[in-house]
This record gives sequence, C-alpha cells and structure tokens, in this order.
Amino acid sequence: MKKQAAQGRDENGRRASAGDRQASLIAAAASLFAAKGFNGTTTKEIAKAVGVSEALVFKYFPTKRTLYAAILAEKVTVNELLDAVEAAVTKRDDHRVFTMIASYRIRPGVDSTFLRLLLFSALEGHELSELFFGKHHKVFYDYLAAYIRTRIEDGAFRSVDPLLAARAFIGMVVHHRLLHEIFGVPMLQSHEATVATYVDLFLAGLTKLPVSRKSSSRRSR
Amino acid sequence: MKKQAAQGRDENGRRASAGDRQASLIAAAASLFAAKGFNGTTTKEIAKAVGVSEALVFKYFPTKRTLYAAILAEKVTVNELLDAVEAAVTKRDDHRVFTMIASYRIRPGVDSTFLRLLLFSALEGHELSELFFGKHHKVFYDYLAAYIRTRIEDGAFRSVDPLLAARAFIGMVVHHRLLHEIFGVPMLQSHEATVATYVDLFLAGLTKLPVSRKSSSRRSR
DNA sequence: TTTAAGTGAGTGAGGACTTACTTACCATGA
DNA sequence: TCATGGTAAGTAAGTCCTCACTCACTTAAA
Repeated sequence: MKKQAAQGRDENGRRASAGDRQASLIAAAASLFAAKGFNGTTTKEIAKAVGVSEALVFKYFPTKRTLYAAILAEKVTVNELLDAVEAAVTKRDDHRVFTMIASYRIRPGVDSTFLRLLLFSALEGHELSELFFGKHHKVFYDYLAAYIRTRIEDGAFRSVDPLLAARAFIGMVVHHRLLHEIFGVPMLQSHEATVATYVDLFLAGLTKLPVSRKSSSRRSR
Repeated sequence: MKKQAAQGRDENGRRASAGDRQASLIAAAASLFAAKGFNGTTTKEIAKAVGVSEALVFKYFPTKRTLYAAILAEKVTVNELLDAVEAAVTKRDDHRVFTMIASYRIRPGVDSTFLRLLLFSALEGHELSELFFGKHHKVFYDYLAAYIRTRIEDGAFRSVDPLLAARAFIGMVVHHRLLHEIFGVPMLQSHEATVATYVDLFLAGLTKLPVSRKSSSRRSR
C-alpha cells in the first residue's frame, strides 16, 4: 500500500525533472525571501511551498545561502529595456526616453518581489547584494547619465552633473514604487499619470530655455 | 572573593539606574536592529553590547518585540525641523524651504540607523512600521505638499498635484541617501552641493515663467 | 531588612542540515 | 517483452545547535 504516494509530484503525477524542481524552488524561495527576508524564511517553508520534503531542498542546494545566491543570479535581466529605448535615444526624443525608463522602473506586477529582494539583500548585507545592485540597478544610472550628457553637449539641457541628474530622476521614480510597494502608501493617480507628471517636472527643470539666457532657475521651452 | 564582580556596572562601578539601563539597551538594540534587522539580531548580542547578562534584558523588556517597539516609540522627533522652516515658509522663500527640507532629510550622522530601521520595519512587516512611517515620514510629504499648494495658489508654481510633487522631491533626496547609506554607492559631491543641484533642478521644473502664460505642459503626450 | 539590580544555568521550541532508507524511471540485454 | 539493476527523485526521522525566554538565586544600596 502506497500510504503517502503522490507527494512530490508535478501536475501530471509524475516525478519532476531536476531542472523543473530547481526552478520552482528558486521561484518559491524568491517570493518567500522577498516577503519575509532571508532570516525570516525557513527552509521548511520553502519546501512546503513547493510541496516537497525539506530534505529535497538540500539535495538541490547544499545550503540555504546557495539557494539565495541562485535567486540573485537568476534575476539578472535588464537589457530588454535598454534596447527598446535605443530608438528614442537616437531621435533625441527626451520625453520618450524618460517616460520609457520611468515606466519600466515603476511598472508593478511580475517582479514586485524584486525591489523587496534588492532591499533585503542590501540591508542584510549579503555579499551578492553588490553584484545584484551593479547588474540590475546601476545600469540605469549609467545609461541615463550618458544620455543626459550628450543632451547637454547638444546644448539642449542645462549644464548639470549628468550622473547626479540621472540619480535624481530615478530617485523620484523608485521612491514612488517604494512608497507604494513597501510602505503601502496609496497611489494618487495611475502609474501612467504619475510618470507623466514626473517626466514633465523633471524635463522642465532640465531643459534649457531656447531664447532667454537667464542663468539660473527657470523652466523650459 | 568576588570572582566576577564588576560586570553590569556603569562607568563609576556602581549599579546603573533603571532608566539608564533602559536607555542604553534601547540604544544598543537600535543600532543592532538597524545593522542586521530584527530577525538577524539576538537578545544575547544586545545584552553583550551593553555589557550585561541576557536575563537582565528581559527584566526590562518582557519580549524582544517590546524592546523593538520601545525603539520606534523613542525615535519620534521631527518637529524641530518644521519649526525651523516656518520662517522661510512665511517669506515664500522657495529655495530656502526646499533646501532646508532636503538638508534635513539628507543629513547623515546621528540617525543613519534611522533609515535602515525604517526600511527593515517596513520590509519585515512589523505592525509598528506604519506608525513609524506616519509619524516620521509622512509629515514631510504633507507639510511640503501644503507649501506647494499655496505657492500654486500664489501663481508662483505651475499647476501640478502638490502631493505628487512633494513626493517627487523627497524621493530624489531620500533615494540619494538610500544609495549612499544602504547600497554604499559613493557620493559624487558634498551633501550641500547635491542638495543645491536637486533644489535647483526641481524648482526650475516647478516654477512658472513670470511672463509667459502658456497654460499646460508643453511637448506633452 | 527590604527591595531593586543583577546573574548562571537552564528549558523547550524551532531551525539548518544529515542519514539511511524507499520508490519510480528507464535503458539494457536475454 | 519483460526481468533487472543503476540511478535519480524522494522521504521520515533524526542531530545538533541557537534562540527567546525563565528560574532560582546572589549582591548592593538605602
């Protein structure tokens, strides 16, 4: 008699392949770590989330940390965006460039676990946090900064530190997500409307007046 | 023979008073929680940091959570700033208002533990996090938003959602701190210079052109 | 002498990780 | 077409350790 037969099976009642198991363990662990932090999550919980014995977790990942590392390694995929923006960049379409970056950065959904994971890893001081940050976050600053620099050289933007300006802009956007996703602050408007306002505000502050040469703070075109 | 006599003593070799002990426990716990999170910190560590037995910690705080709550309760002191800004507000000195708020928000030092604590409590989902956020953070948004609103009514600022604008500005500033204090990203310039740039950028985007009356956001959509 | 400050040595619960074992899968050759 | 064995997937039931919290007690001070 198979008293407790169909436990660690996939949806067809068959044994899962190593790859699948690994993937679903990573997925489950990611969402648990994101929800409760590394220290706040137990290996037993992870196993249970996948419907598998705790021991199996350790068959795939020798330690809990290894599992954590696997998550971070997996979660590195940014370049889709940068490709998408490319067109707008060559056309010098400021509005579009900023809007696209902001939308991407602000978009909820799929990886709202992402931000939490990033924060947790930074706060808990995991070694991989830097890699994580570098590969996933830093790209944006550098990319946007480069664009701002060329626009300054074009004479279209005022002369500011490009990296600082990039951080300022991304700061607005990321902070918005933070408020919403971490602190549960209700949104005032739709994502789109918010992005539009931010982009508008920021570009107005950055764009050079075409005719006037009043040196300091004025707004744009 | 007093084999291990002078253990839980204060600097004079005397027994500490209840109040002092409580305070130093709170202080030690705050910095440990900030560094490693609630789950990542043990009561033994806290005791050791104060140079006292673990048992004593529980004489003062019945549970670890109580201690945590005590920290959050203690850390609520914002109004100093708001008083200081008041003068600038009545004079409608935009630049000064924004600079003061940003400087306050960005200043490192004393409570750099603060931001970490706030983030940890939010991430780990402590009940008090909301209170913490509300009492310490929200104030800024509301205060700044109110100012922006009056300036819009004055006709000095463009017509934007005041709360959204306030969040955008504080977002820039807080994000800057975050990068620096949590992610260890090196600063590009001094705090003052950074604040100056941010304020300049933001006010430029917000201020209405004195002569033109071009109504809404140019180059939109 | 009372009372508060302080402690060493627990306790039980739970967490990361092991061990020794069972089952399903499937490739092979008889 | 099967027995059949090698192997990977899977598990129950630990081990050992750490952690939050307790207990029974000692010491200092007023």
